[in-house]
Amino acid sequence: MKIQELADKMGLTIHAIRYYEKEGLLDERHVRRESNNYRNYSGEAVERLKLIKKFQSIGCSLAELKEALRDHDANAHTNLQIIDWIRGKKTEIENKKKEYDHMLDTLNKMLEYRMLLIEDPQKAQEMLKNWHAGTSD
Amino acid sequence: MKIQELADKMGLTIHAIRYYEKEGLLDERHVRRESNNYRNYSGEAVERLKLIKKFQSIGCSLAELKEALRDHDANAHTNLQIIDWIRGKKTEIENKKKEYDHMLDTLNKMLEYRMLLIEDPQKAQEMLKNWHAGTSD
DNA sequence: GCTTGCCCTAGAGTTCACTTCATAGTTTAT
DNA sequence: ATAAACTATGAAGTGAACTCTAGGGCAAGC
Repeated sequence: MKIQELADKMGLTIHAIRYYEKEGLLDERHVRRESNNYRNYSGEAVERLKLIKKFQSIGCSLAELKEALRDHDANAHTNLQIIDWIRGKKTEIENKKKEYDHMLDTLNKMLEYRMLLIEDPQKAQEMLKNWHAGTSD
Repeated sequence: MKIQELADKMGLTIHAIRYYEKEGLLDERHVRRESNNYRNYSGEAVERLKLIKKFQSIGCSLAELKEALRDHDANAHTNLQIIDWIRGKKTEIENKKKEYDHMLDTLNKMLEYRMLLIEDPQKAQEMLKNWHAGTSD
């Protein structure tokens, strides 16, 4: 399979695929060269890219991915280690979610203030005093 | 107030403050030059940077911030327009949270599979068949 | 008057995951 | 034979929000 065909099949650009190779995410099991130097991809390449996409979908950087794939290839981890890793990843993402929750809290307070400003400007003033540093004004 | 003093007070680097100025987030109300060309910051600069931090804390890019501050300075929006803007921002952040929720779903499935692999490898195999494409192996 | 420690500018470097570009060789169709 | 369509390489560009560097000018203490 040539590069454009693989790209179409996987919904990637040929540039991205070459980039993954350059970054060491693909090796000779996935891609070899024809006599004209064109890349020729095996069926394993498709599976590899699926795996790459899955890791990306759970918030892995390519650097992490590279490590994870290396360990995957080497069968380097026990099931329990993998469970730990998954839990760590979950915590990481839950923390990012918490940041967004904090943003939402702030936005909700801003909204509350703005709504109050319509209904009861005096109470809104009081709210400002308690909270300090309004969003605007 | 000189730049380092302001930086310490605000928990920013002097580079960041100069960067904000270059990006047009600070103007002559906030910073002027002494005869030796050193920047001299007013009390308004502190308030300005607080405002900048607040906008950043609700997920605003500097570009958005610049626009928001310009409008804020010009008193360009009604309360209702601001309410709309806040609601838009909330939706934006809620959508980002949903992406993380999707990641967590995936991670939870991976975890479930890995736990089952300990308790009942056969059931785990079935799970793989239904889901297709395990995390490793 | 010398060192230390601020301050200035302009510009390059950082990170990430690509994309885009320039240049060139290969294959396929007409 | 030639043009269109594919492939290759290496390097530069993208965006965001800074950080860091180089090369210099002021300021304060001894």
